[in-house]
Amino acid sequence: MVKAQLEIQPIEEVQSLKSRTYEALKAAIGTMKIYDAGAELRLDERALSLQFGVSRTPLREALAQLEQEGLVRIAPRRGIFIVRKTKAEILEMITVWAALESMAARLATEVASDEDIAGLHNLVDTFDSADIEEHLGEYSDANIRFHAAIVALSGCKLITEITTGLFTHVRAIRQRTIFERDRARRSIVDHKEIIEALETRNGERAERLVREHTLKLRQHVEQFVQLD
Amino acid sequence: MVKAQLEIQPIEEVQSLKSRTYEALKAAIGTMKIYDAGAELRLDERALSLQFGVSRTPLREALAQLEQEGLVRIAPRRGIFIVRKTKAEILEMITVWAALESMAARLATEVASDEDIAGLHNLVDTFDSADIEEHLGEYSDANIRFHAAIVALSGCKLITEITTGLFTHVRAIRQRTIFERDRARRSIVDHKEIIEALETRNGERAERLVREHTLKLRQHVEQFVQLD
DNA sequence: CGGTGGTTTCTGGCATACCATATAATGAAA
DNA sequence: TTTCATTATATGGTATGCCAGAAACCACCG
Repeated sequence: MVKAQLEIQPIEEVQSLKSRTYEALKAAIGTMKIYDAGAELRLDERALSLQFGVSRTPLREALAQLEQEGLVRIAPRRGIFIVRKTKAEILEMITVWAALESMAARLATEVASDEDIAGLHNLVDTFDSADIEEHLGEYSDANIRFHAAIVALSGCKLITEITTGLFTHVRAIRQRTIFERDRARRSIVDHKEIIEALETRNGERAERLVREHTLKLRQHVEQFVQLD
Repeated sequence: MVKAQLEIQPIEEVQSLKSRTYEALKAAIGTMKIYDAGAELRLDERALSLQFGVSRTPLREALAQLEQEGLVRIAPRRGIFIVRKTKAEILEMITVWAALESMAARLATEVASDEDIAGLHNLVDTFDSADIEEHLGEYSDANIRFHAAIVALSGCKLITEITTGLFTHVRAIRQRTIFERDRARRSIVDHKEIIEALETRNGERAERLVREHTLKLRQHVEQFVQLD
């Protein structure tokens, strides 16, 4: 007997003010060019609570989480400050990223489907090295998504989580880091090699290529990017 | 002209109730055998605020941080629960650990001093494989310290930070994980090889050995440890 | 006896008021 | 004019009270 089925869908889950404030703050900090000179690094609790239209309590809970995550520093009775990462810390983040993404590549050769791996081509083949100079911005995006995709292919949620957390910090640097043309072009070559290693299920090689690729970035930042 | 030097030490820094509560809660959760059947996984805000002798506000901020760290889950109007990691999540943690510690080993071959590397012997040579059965407990400690030491030798604070965070979670599992005798003995062999690779500054080899060593642990947990 | 609807209670979410300390402003003395 | 002590103010820290939602309880009805 066929009954008219009532279409049930989950009630709109209204998140708590705390978590929404957390997200909003995180996004705001991420957008902000905190490495530009003269950027305001101090946050004012009361002002923020007015801006967000919430009381200080959920705001402070959100700030406590951001502090735990390392995005802000709360100085008792002094103020709340957006954390500016030092160059050394940025380099460490890239190092950790290298470690995690290379492991992810290894895992991907074991667990990812052929189709999913093939999907990586979309993020690379589009960019012909001939006209890449004109599309550096787009390439930067695709580059990021390429690496995020490898992490995702590993199926390891923890790696995804940690790299995402790092990305929040590194993104601000990227706004000041325009890739040199040669880097972009060589980057694509590296990516193609990585895809090939994944496709042939060569875990050792995929891991090594990804690690070396990211360590090149580290080298580049260490050598050419000026912070502090 | 030599002056009598006044020994300055930082004023007793009385931390905020929030951070002290955070530490206390973290320690309490760490000590608690949360994987024993029947362990109480629910936390009661008001009860805790009474126990700690603080109001709910700083307590809630501490809980927000622990939630961010993944140690507790806050279900709105439902309760606050200590997070019990699933076996899959434990395996992911070990995987991440493998990635980070192997990178740490590679870095250690580049930056650590000979003396520091030599110091690792203290954590291994003490345990003669002959009588290791009688000292499994001590060995377990030394084992942990050995791995922590390698991480420290890398000089990468971020790796140290992340692995420490993982350790908080993994420790509870260790209370239920008695190493099989063969594992302990083979573990020592591995450790000696790792030290040798570090001493000869063989980064590739050190990295590989550490990774394989930790992935053996992962394999073991996957195969023999029962959770959930 | 079982199920249903209403009511109470328990629990976390949030707002607000007050407190303590750090910093800025002020003014008096040198 | 400068310096230093005093006071005022700003800002984060904490306590408390009330609110809303969820779960437990209970009485009533079939």
